[in-house]
Amino acid sequence: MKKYVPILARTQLFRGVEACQVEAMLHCLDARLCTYQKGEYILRQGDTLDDIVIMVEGSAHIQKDDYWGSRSILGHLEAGDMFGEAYAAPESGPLLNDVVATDNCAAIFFDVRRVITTCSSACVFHALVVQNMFFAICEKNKALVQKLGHMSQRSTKEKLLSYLSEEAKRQGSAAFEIPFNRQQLADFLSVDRSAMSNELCKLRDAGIIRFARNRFELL
Amino acid sequence: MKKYVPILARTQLFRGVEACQVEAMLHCLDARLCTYQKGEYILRQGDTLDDIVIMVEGSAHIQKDDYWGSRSILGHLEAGDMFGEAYAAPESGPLLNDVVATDNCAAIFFDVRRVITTCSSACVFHALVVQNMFFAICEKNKALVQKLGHMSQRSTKEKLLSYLSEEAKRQGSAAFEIPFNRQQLADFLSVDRSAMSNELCKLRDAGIIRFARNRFELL
DNA sequence: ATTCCTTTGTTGTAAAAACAACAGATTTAT
DNA sequence: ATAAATCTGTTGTTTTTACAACAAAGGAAT
Repeated sequence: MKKYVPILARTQLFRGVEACQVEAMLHCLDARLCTYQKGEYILRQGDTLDDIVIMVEGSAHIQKDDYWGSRSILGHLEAGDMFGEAYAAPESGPLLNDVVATDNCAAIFFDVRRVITTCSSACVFHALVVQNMFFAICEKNKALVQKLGHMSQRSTKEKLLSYLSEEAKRQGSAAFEIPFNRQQLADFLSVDRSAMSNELCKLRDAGIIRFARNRFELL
Repeated sequence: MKKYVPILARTQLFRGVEACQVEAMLHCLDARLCTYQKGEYILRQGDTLDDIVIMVEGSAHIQKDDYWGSRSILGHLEAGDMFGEAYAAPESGPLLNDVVATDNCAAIFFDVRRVITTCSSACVFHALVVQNMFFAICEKNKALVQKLGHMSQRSTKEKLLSYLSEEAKRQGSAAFEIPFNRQQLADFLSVDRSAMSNELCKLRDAGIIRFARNRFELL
């Protein structure tokens, strides 16, 4: 666990907390390290969650499969990202999605009650962590609204452009990589893969985008 | 403003705070009452917001219009509902949506910094309000994920059933009212109104639902 | 290097949704 | 009460998407 302290110290949750302080807080927050093989389920729809999870290695998808086997991908997590904040409230009910490892990966679980309840004395930085968590949820909220913005586009082409241009903006460059292959991107945008692939090529032929594999560029 | 104190006391933000205490906190939170005519903009996309807004009368839609005039409705607010929590974080950027009065309505604005910063002495309940706000954002987060669940359905019929069954569950009854007319429901689900109307009638003819105006029943 | 498996692009067909136009019902305004 | 405006359902047409099947390209494993 110790080796992940530098990564934790750079996360949103521990912003402003020195690495040595993070290490000191681990016990106080009941931190537990878990590792997963690619494809393994980290969390399952319907589970109840009393922890906040921070990915410290590898990556994962937040997704849901319906009865007919069609999948929808809600989001993507990589090292440094947090999951489960929204279930911090008591009686927040079971998870609405699965979290599945897309690589071999490692995650640290923190007891949510210990995170949001400032402890008696030791952790001087605890109040800061509570505030960071608060702001993290605000940001996730905005990210969800943006995803809804993509999903509310009426055509596949518009969905693609909406997503790709936001991603370019987010990554601060017209050339960027996305954490999805074609099928995953289709599941993320809730469209058909082949139709989407078709639209991507039309956009390329129209000189609007360039791409190779999961690397895209807006022109 | 005083007349809305009982309503405020029943909101999520002031849960656990007595009405008389709420009244005492109004000044401390820099509460301001604003009223709007039906159709008026309460907030505009691109605005920066340093307040948390609680609707105390009437109702409003959170929505966005694109350049081609097509509208997408993100959500609905009525008396007691809160808006703007997600912009509580500093540097959270401009609003992504408009908020538009769908009735004559009244809203109270609270200075967000005063809400999330517990003040020196007077307000013994302030810490409770901070926690309530935290949980409110968690809940909104879950609501957004559920909306994404509806939007990620591939067909209009599935979107309708996903939304209607969640609404039935949320309202705790197979018979319930929705805060949208047909055009608004279509804008909420990002589908075409006439096609949706058609699907609704097919569902009715198949004996799956009943409806009249904005009153629905699942069979 | 060869084989196997995965990913991506391409095409044709079937199904669904968007669009447009309109009639009847209901509500609102005068 | 009447007229005007809005809302809802219905239909036919056009456009788009989903689906299915397959070939080509790229990577991984042996």
